[in-house]
Amino acid sequence: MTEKEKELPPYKQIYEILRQHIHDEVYREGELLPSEHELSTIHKVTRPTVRKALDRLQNEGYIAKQQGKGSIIKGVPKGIGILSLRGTTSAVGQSNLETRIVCPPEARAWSEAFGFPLTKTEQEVGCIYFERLRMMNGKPVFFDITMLPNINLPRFTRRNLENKSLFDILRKNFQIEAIGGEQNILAITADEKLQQHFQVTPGHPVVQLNRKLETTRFGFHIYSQVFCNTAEFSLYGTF
Amino acid sequence: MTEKEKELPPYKQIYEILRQHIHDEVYREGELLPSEHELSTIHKVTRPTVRKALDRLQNEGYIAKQQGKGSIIKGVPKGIGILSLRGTTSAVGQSNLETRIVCPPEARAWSEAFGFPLTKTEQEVGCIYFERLRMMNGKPVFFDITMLPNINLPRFTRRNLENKSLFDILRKNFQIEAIGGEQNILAITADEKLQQHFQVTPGHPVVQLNRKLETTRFGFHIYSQVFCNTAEFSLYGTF
DNA sequence: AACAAAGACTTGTAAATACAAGCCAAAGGT
DNA sequence: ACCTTTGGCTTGTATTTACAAGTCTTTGTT
Repeated sequence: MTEKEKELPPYKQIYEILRQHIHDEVYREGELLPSEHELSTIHKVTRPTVRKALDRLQNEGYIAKQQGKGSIIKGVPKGIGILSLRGTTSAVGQSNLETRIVCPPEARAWSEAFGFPLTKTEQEVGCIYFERLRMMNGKPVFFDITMLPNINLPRFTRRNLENKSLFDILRKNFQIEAIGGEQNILAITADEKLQQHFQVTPGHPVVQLNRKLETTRFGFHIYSQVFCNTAEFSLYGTF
Repeated sequence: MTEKEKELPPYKQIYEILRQHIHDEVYREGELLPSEHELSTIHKVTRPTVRKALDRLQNEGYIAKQQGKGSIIKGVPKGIGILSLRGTTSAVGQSNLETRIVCPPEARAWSEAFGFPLTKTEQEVGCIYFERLRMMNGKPVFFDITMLPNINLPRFTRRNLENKSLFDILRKNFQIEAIGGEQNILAITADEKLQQHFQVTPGHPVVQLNRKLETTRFGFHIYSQVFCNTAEFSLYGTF
């Protein structure tokens, strides 16, 4: 019995479409989105459904709504930095970010994750483990290790993580979204592995983040360890 | 003619009530909120209205909803760690934190602040400058430099900053509160000054934060540069 | 005792409808 | 030419209804 891949509910589909269009500048910054009424006829849903999609876009900063006028496009939100729940991809802007898979997704056993304790269930199912190297303008900036519980994610290990946000995949294909989490930040000097990846000399300072993310799926956490070479790019964020 | 105070729409009223109750621990962490149906009969509104209020609480982290179960109370969201607007004091907990003034508040000229550009006004009035060293259990952990515009803060330079949060002073004495800001984070190796303060060897990795905070007083920004020795204590935060 | 099914809850999604409130331009009067 | 008003658009709020989907207990069967 194969896992049925769920179809996204209409309001999420509309959200994804509009989000993509803003990203691709089909709708450009400063312009107005089609009115809620128009969108509802276009996508053959009712206004409340359209509004749900728009609420989300507004919440994330893609648009600003103004009563009596319309939905003003603000563009792709930038600089939510390490606070971003969408991961480092959107944190630095996808413009010149390339991703190289250092270690492709594979199932593993685990007993803890970057200092965060695991539940019994998490330990039992094991994890999916992968390592990626992100580069800005060809220069390696992030090296990250991600671990997530190996449950109920059909074909996940075969999905292409190159230049795609893990969070986009989880959201679109599995309806899993990060809703919060905890992290700690520290400074270390690059070990041999990091020296190789970042192509730096011994003693080079690196920012290390250990994160545990809560998601919309109860009990499903995403653990990641991110190393940043902040020599040329620093981690920027607003709050 | 006095300004007519608009009444909050029902869904916002419910939001405020529930928020207050969570804050006052009428509803306690881990417990379940009354069901949407119950809340709707209690407050004499329909379920969609209640849901709007709950959506907001969920968005802000007060509750987590789970289909089929209910709305789990998560408590008052604990800021965003080192991104907390309450400053480093609450970031690590005040338990064993001592403060030593390395350089007492004094008026200075400035033309920029840790990479953040200044407005003309800010440049003209100059700044108040001070340096502090924070210690956990006697060991130096934070070294921070703070700069703020030298306007309209009577007797500020004479105030005692030892073991007191700058933010408390600003809030209580001048009704100024931080409402947001931006920062960047990077890893460096300790220079001579930091080596002395932290009592570490050359090459020791240190986290550096440059922050600009917006406040409730328009045009009044707080600039600070924080160095953290994360050898023993890492920067922890939830979001 | 162990397992399976049913039922009663919960939240999630969607439609159809109604009116309020804000913005703006066009029409009309001065 | 200027100002005011009107009407038509926009988003904001709320109700009512309906069903889907997830959780958990209770019941019934094996």
